[in-house]
Amino acid sequence: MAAVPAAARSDSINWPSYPHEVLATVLSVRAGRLSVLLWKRARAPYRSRWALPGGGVEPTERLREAIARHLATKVDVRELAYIEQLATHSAVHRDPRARVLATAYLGLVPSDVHAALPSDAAWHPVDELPATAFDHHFFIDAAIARLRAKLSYTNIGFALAPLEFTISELRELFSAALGYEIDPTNLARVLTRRHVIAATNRTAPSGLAGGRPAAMYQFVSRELTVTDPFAVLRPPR
Amino acid sequence: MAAVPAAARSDSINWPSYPHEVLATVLSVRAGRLSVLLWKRARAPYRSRWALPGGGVEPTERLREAIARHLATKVDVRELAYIEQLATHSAVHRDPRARVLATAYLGLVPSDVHAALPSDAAWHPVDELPATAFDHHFFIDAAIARLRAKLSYTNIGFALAPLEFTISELRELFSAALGYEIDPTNLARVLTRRHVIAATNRTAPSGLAGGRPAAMYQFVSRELTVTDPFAVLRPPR
DNA sequence: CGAGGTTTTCGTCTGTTAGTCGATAACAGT
DNA sequence: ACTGTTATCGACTAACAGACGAAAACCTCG
Repeated sequence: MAAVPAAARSDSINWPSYPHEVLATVLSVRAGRLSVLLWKRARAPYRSRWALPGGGVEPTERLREAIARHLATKVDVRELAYIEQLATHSAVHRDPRARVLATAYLGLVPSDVHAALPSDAAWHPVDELPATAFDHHFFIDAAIARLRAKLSYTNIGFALAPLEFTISELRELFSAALGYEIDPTNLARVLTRRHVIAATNRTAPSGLAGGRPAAMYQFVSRELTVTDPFAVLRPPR
Repeated sequence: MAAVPAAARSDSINWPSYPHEVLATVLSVRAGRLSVLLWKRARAPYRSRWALPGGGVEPTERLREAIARHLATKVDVRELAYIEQLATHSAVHRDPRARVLATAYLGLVPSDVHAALPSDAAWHPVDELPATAFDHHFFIDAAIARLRAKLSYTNIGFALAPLEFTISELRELFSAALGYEIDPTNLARVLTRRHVIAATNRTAPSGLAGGRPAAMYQFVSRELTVTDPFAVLRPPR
């Protein structure tokens, strides 16, 4: 990385500086339940409490690069299907040791990715969260809320689902993520009409107890796209 | 503010520190056009370019307090009807002098608030923006996008409109903010059904050229509320 | 190979929401 | 009163979503 010339650097910015940390709220549906990836702290403060993975920011890396680095080393998750910045918290005593600003990211892992986790990391269902360290539960709440909202008006489901899936599997994923049951018929119809998912011409291997084999679907795009909201506020077509 | 005991502070956080600045993207409809409040830089770098108001963060204040302080001093806007955090940028050379992290906020000012501005600040219509300093135009783009999205599925319009208004006035505000024309009949009907706005029993003074006097409306709530998105993904009622 | 069980998918009905547009209401001025 | 003007209402149409029963496509077992 090219260093900034010292002449330019030594100029006129005399604002206070703060250590800055990045945190990752990684969500995924594990065993049919929406879960968050937590890491057990080995040292004080909050020793042996569960915390979001993360850490400091090196002088030459951006926040997003920093969170990718921490996720790759501390916790073995390299295959995030989606990541976006969530929020930056600045409460003065959020870390009892010193003032640290924290920027959290929301990451999503497909339900069929089962990377090996280190022994001090584990998935925790969000409806049975243990006590967490620092202010991390605020980030977790915000991440869940944002995921649920975006499931409704974007195609963000692609980051929770395998590349190919049946409507039943998708229904389970959505129900787990949203926290309530939804109807598989309507789910397929609505997401198809919105061009969010499309049927492949393949069919799932027939299940254990027989039954009609399910058609396989895939997400049309794996980039985040937003469906038009309500119509009054939509430009004429 | 109670100081952290030195013993606790001198511990184990050896991450790099960075100056942190807060920036405000204040939007409002001025003279029928969506505009952003900019401040003309007096010093290098980007001397005499337009920039978002903002500045450093004091050791005992949170980011939101810092941006409020900067807005109150640098630029005379104390009556933001709404403010929310937008994003944190971290490009290494976004400031040529040194690495500075920046957290931007989105602020909204009602169209009937006409606070006096200092001579080095001005409203700029967003469709005729001048060249801006640093990476500020990224924040402006993000602010506009977020406002437009939230106009569709929240009641955030309360922060752009006067306390009481006619449907025509509201239609002009929405059209200016969204960038396209909308139908006043539908606007009234949809926002009323969603319980976002409600008619008062007052009526506007009749206009210059005659015509039926318009009914006055107000926003039901001036706290941000989100309307339910699409129905498949909505819990049963 | 056919009957019964299981799972998925299709089709239809109904209610809600939104876009369009013409008709009507309520004013000012002449 | 008549006209011009602005605002509001009402009716029609289209699109979308929730519900649910019927049909399709597979299995296993007798």
